[in-house]
Amino acid sequence: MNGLTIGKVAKSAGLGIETVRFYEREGLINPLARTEANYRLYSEDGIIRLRFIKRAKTLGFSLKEIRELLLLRQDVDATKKDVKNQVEAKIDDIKKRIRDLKKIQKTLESLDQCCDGQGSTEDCPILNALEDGSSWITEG
Amino acid sequence: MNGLTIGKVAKSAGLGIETVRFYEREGLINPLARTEANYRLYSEDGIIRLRFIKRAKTLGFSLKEIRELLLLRQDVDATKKDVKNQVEAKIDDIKKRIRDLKKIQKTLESLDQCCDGQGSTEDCPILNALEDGSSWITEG
DNA sequence: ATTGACCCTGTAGTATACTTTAGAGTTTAG
DNA sequence: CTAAACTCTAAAGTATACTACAGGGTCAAT
Repeated sequence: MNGLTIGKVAKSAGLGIETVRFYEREGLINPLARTEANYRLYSEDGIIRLRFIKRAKTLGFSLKEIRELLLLRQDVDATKKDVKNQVEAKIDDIKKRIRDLKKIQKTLESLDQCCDGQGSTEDCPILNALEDGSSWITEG
Repeated sequence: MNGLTIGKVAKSAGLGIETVRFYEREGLINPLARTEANYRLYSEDGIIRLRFIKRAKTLGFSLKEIRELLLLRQDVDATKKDVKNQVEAKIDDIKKRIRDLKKIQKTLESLDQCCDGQGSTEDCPILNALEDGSSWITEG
């Protein structure tokens, strides 16, 4: 049997077998062939592809975005600029998420600072702020 | 009929009716009473509670965490310190998410910078980096 | 020949936070 | 009085990314 079975590629890529089959259902990877017993067969490229997916995921790309990236990778008409655009869109996306989180952090910190942490939750400034919207920093 | 129907509280809180019912299933809110026709009835407190939930959500609290916050709000034995602890845990959580996103941002930016954006995706440094793991910044 | 490790399909479950739908009863305005 | 607007329950659907399970076939070693 020449070619790698799903267990081999999964292990080499650091993924579970079920995950690889899931990625196949999601259109991210396909086996090169099947054995007579219907076993999936992959080449080394399968491992590379799976690692690609895994790395892209650690960079915050969704499976849908990774599918697009993989298409660019195969498309002879695709340009480096196309890839660069995807990466830059993701950078902007991440910058926005950081900005949003920082705003939340600031609000939480000022909420935190307005409470001395003494006594019961009656008249807790944090809870009050959540209730009545006073000292509401995030809006606006 | 004295008391507010679900449509009124939902609108006042800026939520959909289905969302309010969903929050009820999730144990975040309960109507004060039911009419003979089984309609939910709320008081002004219902609106306050729903707004509390909505604000806590904008601050990144999950429904599970909000449930805990609401319990603290009602628990006579709960202290301000308990609330403060929740807020500080969330601040730490958010700080970590920001750190993680910044790491990703840096990796993406250096990936972006290593590509001139000229020509086809053959030998695209970004795709290559995703494939072979070279110039991999995030790990470590 | 048999056991254990591996593979197959298809379906369902997990977590989060809703939204939608179906089918039915109730209230209110004209 | 009727039609619109509102409400009810229960179940299913959405999106994301898996994970687990049932019930079966296959392969390699002993």
